[in-house]
Order: sequence, then C-alpha cells, then structure tokens
Amino acid sequence: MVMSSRSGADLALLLLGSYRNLVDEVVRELATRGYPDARPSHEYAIRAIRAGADSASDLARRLAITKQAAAKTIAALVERGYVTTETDPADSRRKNIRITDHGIGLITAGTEIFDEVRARWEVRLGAAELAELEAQLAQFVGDSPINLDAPGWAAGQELR
Amino acid sequence: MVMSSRSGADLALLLLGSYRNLVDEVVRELATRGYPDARPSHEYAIRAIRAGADSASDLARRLAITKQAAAKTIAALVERGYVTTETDPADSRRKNIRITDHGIGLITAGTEIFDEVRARWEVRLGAAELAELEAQLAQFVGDSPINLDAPGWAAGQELR
DNA sequence: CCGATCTGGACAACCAGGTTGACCAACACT
DNA sequence: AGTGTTGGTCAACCTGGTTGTCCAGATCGG
Repeated sequence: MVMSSRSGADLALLLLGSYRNLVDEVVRELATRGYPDARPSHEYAIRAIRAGADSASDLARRLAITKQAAAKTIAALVERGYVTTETDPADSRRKNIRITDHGIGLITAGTEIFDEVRARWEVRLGAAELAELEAQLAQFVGDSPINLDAPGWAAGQELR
Repeated sequence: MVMSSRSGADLALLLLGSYRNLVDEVVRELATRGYPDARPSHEYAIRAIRAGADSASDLARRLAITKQAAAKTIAALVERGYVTTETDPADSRRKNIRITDHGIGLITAGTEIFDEVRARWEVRLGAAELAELEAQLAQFVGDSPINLDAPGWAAGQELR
C-alpha cells in the first residue's frame, strides 16, 4: 500500500519535488559532460533563442520576463560562451544574438539528458502510464494563462 | 488527441507549471482571506514549527536550509505577526518560537485552500486517477535523498 | 572546578533571477 | 520635421537562499 498524498499541500510538494529531481539530475549530468556552469534557465533561454528570439526584447517576450531580466540572462550566456551578440547592421538599436557551437552543444546535451531521465521514468512507470501522467499535468497547466513556451514563470529554481 | 509532452524538457515544464499553478492559486486565495502577505515558504515554515521546530537551528534542520536562512524566515514571520519568539528561560542561547493565533489561522486557511484546489483537480481527473498520479510522483521523489518533510529544496518560488 | 568543545544565534557580504523606474538613441510614421 | 514606438542600459531593490566569521552560553571530560 503506497502512501500517496491525500493533502493538497503534499501534492504541491510532490510536483515540485519531482521537478527538482528531474532538473537537478540534468544539471548534475550536464556538469560532468563539460557544462559545469550551465543552469536550467540557460537551457530555456538558449532554446528560446534558437526558436527565433534573436534580440533581448524578443527573448523577454518569449520568456515572459522583463527585458532587463532577459538582458542579464544574455550577459550570463555571453560570459559563459554560449552565445555572442553583435549590433544589427540594419537596425543599430538591436543586438542580434547568435548561439555558439558551445551553446548548441549545451542544448543538445541538455535535450539528450532530459530525454534519458524521462526514459528512465518511463521504464519505471510504463509508457502508457507516463503518457497519461503527462496528459493529466497538461490539463492542470492548460487551465491557466501560463504558456508552456514561455517558462519565465519558471523562475527561481536553484540547484544545490 | 491530446498533445502531451514526449520530451523530457517538456515534462519538466509540466511539473513545474502544475506546481506553480497550484501554489499561485493558493496564495491568491489566501490573500483574499486576510493573508495578503503570506508566501508559500511561510506556510511551510509555520508547519515545520508546529511540527516541533521550536528554534531557528531546529527549523533549519527540518527545512534543510542554513540556520541563517531559517533566522531570516523567522524574522519575516515575526514581522508579519505569524509567530513570536522569546528567549528560552532554561537555555539563554535559544529563542523559542511560538505560533500566534494569526499563524494558526494562516496554516488552517492554507491547508483548506490547498485541499480545495486538490479537490477540484480530483473532480477533473477522478479520484483514482489523481491518487495514481500522486503515487507516481511519489515514486519519482522517493528516488532521491529529498525529504518531503524538508521542503528547503523547494526554494525559489515567486508568485507574481 | 575548569578548560575544551559543541551549539544557538547574529552580522556581513554575496548570489541568482527576477522586479520597477528612468532614460537615451535609433527607427518609423505622417 | 515632429511625434511616438522600440531596443537597450543603468541603477536600485526584492526574495530566498548561500558562505564565512564570530560570540556567548551550555555541556562534557578530567
């Protein structure tokens, strides 16, 4: 008899715990694969950039954060060599973002690891069960104005 | 045909999104019930105190955070009137924490709201399905050294 | 009874990842 | 040209943590 939650507060902790578990593992593994300074937010940001966010304001909109926050993130990415910026020749206000090979490497590895961890979960739960779980979670998330493509609300995760 | 996740990264976002959804709603509702300044961490902290953490160091251990962080949290709780501290007569190093009526009110309301939200989810999913979901999440969390009673790792959630 | 060590607390500086607010320079529109 | 919009930046602040340092009070061994 598995002792599941029963209480709403526990449910919240289960959700957060699962998330952190997953993400911590990814970050840990990323570190061993040559990305010791990568943080979850970097992954999300680079993904958004790859998906077309080629300026700070753009990134801010995609991530649903302020442009200042986006600028800080970009600065961090530049510092770590995941990304470079250069002034747009056509519009000298803009600073175009370009992902470096190192940055590509990061999201490639990140995607792989995420999928590996998910695959492990799949083994434990069964493919159908995991798919159902995802569908259920999608329902909860779908309730809300939250945009899965805009994980700005995902702020605040630390790994220890 | 529900578009569920397929990718590990999306799964992470689903978990986090569900969590934030739940918690944001609780905080929002808490605000309308007379606890406008309550944050999730306050709830967790007061719960831990009620569960027996009667000093800062104690709370730190339970929450698996540093004692400095615990002290800051306690200061915030005192400031908001959820808790009071007084020097232990028997051990003048210690400062015993006592939960005020207002604090009791907070966790009472919090528990209620958490459960209400969970109940709504139960309606949508079915009781058996939600129970299964919780059991599955518990499995993921159970993998790890994380202690559900020690949500210190839960740090970083902002509501906007 | 006393010194060594452990424990509770506090101060200070820092960090990540956000937020507001003010501001300027460059572009676009009419 | 003049006005408004957009991209970027500076600065200050917030939350919830982190280290590191230090002291005072308690406890234990001799």
